[in-house]
Amino acid sequence: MATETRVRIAPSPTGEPHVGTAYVALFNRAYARAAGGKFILRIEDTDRERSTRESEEAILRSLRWLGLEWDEGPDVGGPYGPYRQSDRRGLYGQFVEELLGRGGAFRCFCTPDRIEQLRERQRARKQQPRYDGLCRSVDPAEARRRAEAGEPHVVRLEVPPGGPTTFRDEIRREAIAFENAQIDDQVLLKSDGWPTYHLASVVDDHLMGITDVIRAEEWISSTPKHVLLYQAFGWTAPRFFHMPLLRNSDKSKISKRKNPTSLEWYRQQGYLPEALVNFLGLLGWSMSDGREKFSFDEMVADFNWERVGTTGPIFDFHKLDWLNGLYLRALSIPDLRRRLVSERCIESEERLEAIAPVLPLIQERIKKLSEFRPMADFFFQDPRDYEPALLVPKKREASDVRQALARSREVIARADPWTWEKLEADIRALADQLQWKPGDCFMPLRVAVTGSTQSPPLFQSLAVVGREVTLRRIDAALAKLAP
RNA sequence: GGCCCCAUCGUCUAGGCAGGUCUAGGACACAGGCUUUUCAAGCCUGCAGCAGGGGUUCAAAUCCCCUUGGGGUCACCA
Repeated sequence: MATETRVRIAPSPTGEPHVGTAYVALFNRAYARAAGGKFILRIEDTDRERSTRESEEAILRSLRWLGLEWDEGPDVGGPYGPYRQSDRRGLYGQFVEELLGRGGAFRCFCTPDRIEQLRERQRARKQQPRYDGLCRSVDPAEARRRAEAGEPHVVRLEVPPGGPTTFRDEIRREAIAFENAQIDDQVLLKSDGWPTYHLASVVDDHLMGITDVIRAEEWISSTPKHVLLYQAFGWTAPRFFHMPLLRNSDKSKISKRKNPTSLEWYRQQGYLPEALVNFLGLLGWSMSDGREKFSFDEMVADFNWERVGTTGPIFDFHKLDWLNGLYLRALSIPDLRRRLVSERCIESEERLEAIAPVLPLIQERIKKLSEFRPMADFFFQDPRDYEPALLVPKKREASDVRQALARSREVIARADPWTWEKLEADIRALADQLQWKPGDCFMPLRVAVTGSTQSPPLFQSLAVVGREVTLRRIDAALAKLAP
């Protein structure tokens, strides 16, 4: 029996939950599900300066919001815990010792000052900044004594001299080779006693039985260091999959400065989680039948690494908005109401009750939940000061509009029954009398009641707004048109 | 700059690994039209691409090489 597929996502809790994390999580989870394996969430908080619990919680919350749940993780536990590296702190020491014993690493007593000067010299000579191997020559027993005497030091990877280090990238379906001379003696254990990412992730991936490492392309250049570690430990390395990097519109790696990257921002903007997941699935991947709207489960059913691409896709908001609109319009009204309330686009379902007849009309006019409030605002309060000129259709005189609007007011005051059909019929009849195009009669009313030339269908809106409020707003408009 | 990755319409992509059926298909965006009560939605039409050069071959978007372009990475951050 083949070993169970185990994949993981290993975010660092040092900031806002990143859209790139969700992207990589999506492919990890999709593959795990397709392979009948497990998807693990591990928190990589070995950077004691920058890691925060708030950030960790936000990451978990955002991934859950997207429905990208994990089988094992810091909050749900699992057989390979703990799943937070700070809780695994005690584990790494023995592996460092083992590495030291096997000659895969060495203690380095160089001061940060010396390292910095070294690098400056190298840069000045246009050489690659990298460790010069000075402490490799310190006798191991001597090094141990100095370390035990409390001398500050780090532990570095001892990159073997000469020869290449290679690994296969499963997305490119090709080997990638790096000359060892090209690889730096990476710090594995920091002077504060904490492991760096490189050590901790290799040790944890091994301990957690990770079979496939699916991560972003930016990790390719540090993969040989990881491969060297597996070799030094005598462990079998996992398979490596390097996903293309999400890009800003200028093709650079997606970044906060040029593009919104926080998953919380997407949520606040009113993107639906299933739409965002679908959109992410469209980047670097395609369904075998070309479908563009698909659920996570459908993606899993069709999942195949051969369909994952290598080109870094630009994060295209136009397409995301289009997809989101598709999902938004497909929502049932009860579902839409729930989401509007839960995403705080409206105070309560009761307030939505009042505008129930127009909710479907608004639904088909918004692409994001956040657009609901601006569009529906006029149902709840009188329009703010709009330009009086908006009341006057092209090729009409303000004075004529004023008269027409006054006549409309009379019609509306008398309309019976108070239904949108009756209102429409009456106003159309008025337009006929006036020998105006119906639209020219509608627009002043629209602006008077909604404060805008763009709104949900007029008569349904009037019916919901109510007679009293409609008349009040018409009066306000007439005042604006007064000579 | 060294190393590494990538390269089909403006954008996301299909096709490429198993060359011919590709005068390169779809979607978003954009433009025009239909519909129409504004705005949307919907429907129709249009615009637009194999980065360049060599090679292999009867035949190359597809395989190989070079160039160019873009990106990543060179931390006691991940």
